[in-house]
Amino acid sequence: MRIATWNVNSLSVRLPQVLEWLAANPVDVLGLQELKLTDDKFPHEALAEAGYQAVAFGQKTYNGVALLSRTELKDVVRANPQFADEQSRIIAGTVASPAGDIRVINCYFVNGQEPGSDKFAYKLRWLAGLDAYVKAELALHPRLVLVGDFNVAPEDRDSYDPDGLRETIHHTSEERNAFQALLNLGLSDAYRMFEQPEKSYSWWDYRMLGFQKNRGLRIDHILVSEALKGSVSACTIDRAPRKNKQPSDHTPVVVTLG
DNA sequence: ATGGTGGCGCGGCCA
Repeated sequence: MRIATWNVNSLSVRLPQVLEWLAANPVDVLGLQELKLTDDKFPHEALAEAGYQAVAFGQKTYNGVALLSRTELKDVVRANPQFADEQSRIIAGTVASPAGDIRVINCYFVNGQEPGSDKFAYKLRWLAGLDAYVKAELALHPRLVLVGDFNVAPEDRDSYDPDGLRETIHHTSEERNAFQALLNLGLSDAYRMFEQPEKSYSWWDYRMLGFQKNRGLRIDHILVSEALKGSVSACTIDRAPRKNKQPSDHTPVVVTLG
């Protein structure tokens, strides 16, 4: 069972790249973020032809998330029932696996712009709401995976310039504490369960040759619950799509269970 | 501190 996450920064623009990536990487489940389209424009047919059914929680211009799956998604929930939010950022569903059902929560975390801003305050409120939601979901679904664009670089090694960017957005103590609070619920950062190359990132700014200079951040994550931890056999970042023409600024992360 | 690049949608906003 393979589960992946990818912030595509407009599904309309990136659909051909998503289809190409899925053809080469036929994961069982893929969480997408930043669709930037409404549900009536969601490309169900093209994805079905590729072997994926999808559930979407879209929004015009900004945000929007979806779960793609090779098998049926059950008990789909859009948004965080515990946090009133005008922005479409969370979709959850359950997929069957040989060892039992797995609950997948796919999130596009708030960016937060800048510490001290209104958007940063929203980010912290949103993070607290997510914490409460994940805690409740874990009680119902011990076999749980939390994927998405977290917009948090959890540790210094997850940033190309941890000292220069200390306490700036993605790097603040508040954001890192919120990430740690998720781990304290009993979740593990699948990527850090394995030895990984140094300077591994999942996002690079479009500007200033960010990717070419590997000036990136590891802000896209896959967290697995205690009950699933023992079955995780690999977790990788696939940098290849970042080299495409017209790439997303993010690249996929993939976890293998079993 | 500013500006740099990209998407949306056609003037800024958001990342």
